[in-house]
Amino acid sequence: MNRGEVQDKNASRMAMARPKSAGKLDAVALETALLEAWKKENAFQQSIESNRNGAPFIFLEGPPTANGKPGIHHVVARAYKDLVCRWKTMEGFRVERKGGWDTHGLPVEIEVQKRMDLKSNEAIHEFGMDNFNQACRDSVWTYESAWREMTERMAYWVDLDNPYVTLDNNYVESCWWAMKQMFDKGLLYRGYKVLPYCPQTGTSYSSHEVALGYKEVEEPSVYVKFKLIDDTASILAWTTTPWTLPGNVGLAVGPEVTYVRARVTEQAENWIGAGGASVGEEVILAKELMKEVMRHNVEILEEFPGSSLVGKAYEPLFPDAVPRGDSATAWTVLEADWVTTTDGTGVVHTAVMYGEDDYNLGMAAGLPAHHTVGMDGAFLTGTHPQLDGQYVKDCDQTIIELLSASGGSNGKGPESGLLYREKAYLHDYPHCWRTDHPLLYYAMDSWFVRMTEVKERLLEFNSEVEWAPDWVGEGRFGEWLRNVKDWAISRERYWGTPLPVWRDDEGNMKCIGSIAELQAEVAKAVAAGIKNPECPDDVDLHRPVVDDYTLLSDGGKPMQREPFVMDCWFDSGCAPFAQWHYPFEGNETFDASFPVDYICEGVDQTRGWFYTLLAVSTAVFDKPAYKRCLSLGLILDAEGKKMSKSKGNIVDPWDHFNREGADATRWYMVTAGAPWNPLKFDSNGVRETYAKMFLTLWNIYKFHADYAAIDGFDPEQSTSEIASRPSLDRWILSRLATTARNYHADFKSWNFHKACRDLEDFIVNDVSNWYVRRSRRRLWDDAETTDKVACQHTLHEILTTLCRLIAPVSPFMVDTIYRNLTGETVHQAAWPLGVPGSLEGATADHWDEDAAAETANLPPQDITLESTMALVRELAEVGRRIRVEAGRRQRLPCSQGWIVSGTDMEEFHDILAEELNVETIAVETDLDRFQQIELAPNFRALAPKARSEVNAVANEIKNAADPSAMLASIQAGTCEVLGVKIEESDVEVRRVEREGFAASTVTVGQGDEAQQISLVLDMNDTPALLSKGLARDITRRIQAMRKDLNLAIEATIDLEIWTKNAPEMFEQDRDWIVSETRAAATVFHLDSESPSTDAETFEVDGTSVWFTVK
RNA sequence: GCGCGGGUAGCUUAGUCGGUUAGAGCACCCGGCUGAUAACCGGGAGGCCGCAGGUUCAAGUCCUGCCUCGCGCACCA
Repeated sequence: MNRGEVQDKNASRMAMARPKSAGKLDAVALETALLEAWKKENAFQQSIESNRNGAPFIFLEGPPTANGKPGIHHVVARAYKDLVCRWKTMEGFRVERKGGWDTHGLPVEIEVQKRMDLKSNEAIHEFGMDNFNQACRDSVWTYESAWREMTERMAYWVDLDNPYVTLDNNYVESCWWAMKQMFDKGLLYRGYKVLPYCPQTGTSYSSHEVALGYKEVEEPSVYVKFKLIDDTASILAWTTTPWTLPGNVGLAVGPEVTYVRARVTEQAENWIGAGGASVGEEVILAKELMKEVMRHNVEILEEFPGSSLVGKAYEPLFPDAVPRGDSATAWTVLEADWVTTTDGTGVVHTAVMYGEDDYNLGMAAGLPAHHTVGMDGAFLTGTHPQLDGQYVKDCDQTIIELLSASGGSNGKGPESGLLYREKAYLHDYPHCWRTDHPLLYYAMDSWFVRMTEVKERLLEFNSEVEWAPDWVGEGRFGEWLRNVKDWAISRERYWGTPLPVWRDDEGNMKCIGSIAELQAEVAKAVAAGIKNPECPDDVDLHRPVVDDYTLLSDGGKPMQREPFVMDCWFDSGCAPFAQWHYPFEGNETFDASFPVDYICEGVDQTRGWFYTLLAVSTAVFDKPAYKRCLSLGLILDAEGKKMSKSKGNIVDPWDHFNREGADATRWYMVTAGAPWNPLKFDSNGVRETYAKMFLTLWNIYKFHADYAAIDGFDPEQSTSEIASRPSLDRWILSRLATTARNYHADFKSWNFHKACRDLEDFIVNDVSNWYVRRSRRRLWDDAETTDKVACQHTLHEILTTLCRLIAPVSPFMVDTIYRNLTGETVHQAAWPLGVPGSLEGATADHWDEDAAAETANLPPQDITLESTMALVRELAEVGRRIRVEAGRRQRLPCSQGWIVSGTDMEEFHDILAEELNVETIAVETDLDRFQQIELAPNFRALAPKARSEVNAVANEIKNAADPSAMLASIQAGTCEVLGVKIEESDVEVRRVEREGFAASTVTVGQGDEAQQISLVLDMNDTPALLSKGLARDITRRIQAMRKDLNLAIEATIDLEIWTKNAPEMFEQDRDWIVSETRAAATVFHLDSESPSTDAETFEVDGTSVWFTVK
């Protein structure tokens, strides 16, 4: 900012210190105008700059992918991110907020494949990997502008001009560096493992992706007979995946489990489905499961432990499918201690390549490891003529038929076939989270990060994180970590960070950690005579470019890159350092900002970003990645269903931005429930928030600003000692201080919803409905009275404090208000409760509490005054209730009201007289005149004394014939009920009005603070009262007319009034009507109807009135 | 199946350490009030506090089991 601008700013500040009057509220126009102003002023950067010397508070943005349209659920997460960052900024911290974009990965590829009609990996190769990846690179930004617009419109302040982008070469290079750290530590390894695999996308998934796609499905499960060689019997085994049967090479039994040999004794009735057995056929299965499995009547021939079955050989189901090789154990019974009898037959069909346990067992026992299914999910040629080339999930029926044929699929089974039974089976099965196809467990090459190795560190670091809510950290996330598996990090895909590992055919490997290293290695290879493309400084670190480099192993052999890209979750997990291109650049920045102070995302990121951040930081730095994590609940639609693209129930944030505005939308989100609870997004709730919270706030402001403008009020040109202001002012300021303190305390404990609900209640109830309503007339005075000035200062203080409290949550309207009242933006204002971030030596975690408190700026609290006012307000309500019951209209005054209360509220008698519409208020000290006593037992005190008699004792107290006498004896210490001595603390004295009075009694406060107050109203009429009452009714009607006619407040009118059956109207009351309604010329006609047909008319308590206003 | 979090009025929800008659808001009905307000105030109607059992003088609150919704984990044959 240059000197000229500074001067401009000062000039405008001077001009703006005197509020302009506020117009009618148009929230959307207000917000869009502010967006312009912010942009012009560079307000976001300025808000950070103004804290240049403040302690840093480090926020890390979880990068969204911009290849989908943003919905309201994204707004919620951004609202909470923004809220905390703004709040901390106001506390004096320097809160840098770098944006980020997640740009790699399967979702992008799928999108492009769909759009370009590339149905398979072959199609992609045909299209060209370079073309394909270019298309992905472009596709990533499809919705970037939509995201940007949403982000700006909702006023999420984040730097989108300098974001980190996971596809950037710098970013990728940092990821490579991280990979190499893990490689060097021995945490990265290549393995052949059974992984959930999707043949459609041609990729395997890590456990956190698999978790996204569990679906309940019904599939055919089959009981299959494995015909023993050298034995008449068959072993029964069960499987839910018939497609794995051709790959069967073993059977596993539990060595301790008891098995039986059973013989079918008669044919089964009512057989359903395929399969069966002949009389005399023998089967072997676990004894425990025999009843459940066998549909035939059988006799048990023999019982034996599983161990005695081990080693027995059986006929392969599909003899051609798997070559025996040199395996001695193929198609024999093996033992495995994990075999249970919870379902199936107690015998586990083992297909080495298609189950994790199977694979491990097969490797240990020396079974042949041979695929029967290709990477495309189809049976390999040679498996069986009827199966070859077919997609495995389509073959269930064919396999069932093959097995059922006489002699079975191998022709060596019993005449009844090799299928014993089929049974529909309902279970949860993992499906591809992108394509919805069932995943196949499939043995394949893959790269892993040895997370199991650092499990203890993960748990330790996790316990250091401040989680909100804590149970996500301890429970959900903790549980995940306790069961941590090695991270399958490679993907057989194209668009992602390439795995920077090169390997020769002997298995020698090199992991490349930077471009420089790559260049050096390429040069080395070229020197050894290996042809290589150029490797410039800006080499694109993507496929296929990096695939084309052939490096040289230490053994002098050519090495090719392992043809994988990395799980894109690894990319985002590298964000804390890769966003700075660490360690190639930004080392200082990184060192000063790691681990980060705050992250905030949806709870669905528990296994996603929350995990990968910690996983990477632990594996690479042996440090945690973040100190605080706010885990947000899911956003549901109005019906309680999860919002998702596929369901089409996503709410468009613009619906609300363009109607109620971003302020109301954000405030609604925060007040609707605890951040971690699921939020049922209710459009109606946003409207309600607008009407209640923001309209009210605006009108409070308008009330103040309009008169401040008329009077030329300038808070710096006059003073008003708080101590000398009227009690109403001291009360609202005390309430303000109390509310602000609670607000801040709730913020600190992440209870933003509580904070904001209470603040809203304060604004609507205390400020608008009481303070402003009671103060309206104070500002009508044209003279510069001390009372008016006090009120204006009070309003100024309330509003400026409220603006600062609300600003982090809903930043628009409060900035408009604050600017008009102070000439400055609220977004550089100090938090009313202190600015710890600006203190010497402060950090985001530690600061001098006392010093911070000294920077706080709140009026004094007066708790007694607050509770007295609560009584006064209660009495005003009681008065209305009494009138309703007595059928006396509010505008007809009562001559007297009596208050019966232990509290002195003398100073509020004026207010009360007006509220109650009584001529005089009297304090009645003789409580018994209107009231009688009732005694209520205090269970908490009584229970320990009276024990099981407590109810009997309580009843005696409650139903005492003469409560006053009992109270007297209690006070005298002589009261005993059913042998229990009753003391004052054992009872609660309640005062109830005596019957026959227009009176009511209420209890205010709770516990020890509780007290009863009563109000009695004199219902007798006098001519003076009737006159006054009528005058008020007439005035009110005329005022309504003025409003209908849209008259200016100062405008005068010509008034003519006719009355019939009216009580006498006193001079002073007629004058009152004239002055209240600003009537210049007034004519009263008593006891006559109006001749004018356009006169307004009404009736009240038998009196008819006509009037005209001109 | 295991874990976590819910289930309170038609809807959204508060309910502290177990304590007297379970509070609000929206919507609905009646009445009142109002020259800031799509506001406000009084009243009405609307509650098997998911179900069952237990502990207790006393349970929306604590314990057990079950039902149900959401989320997470997970197993395989």
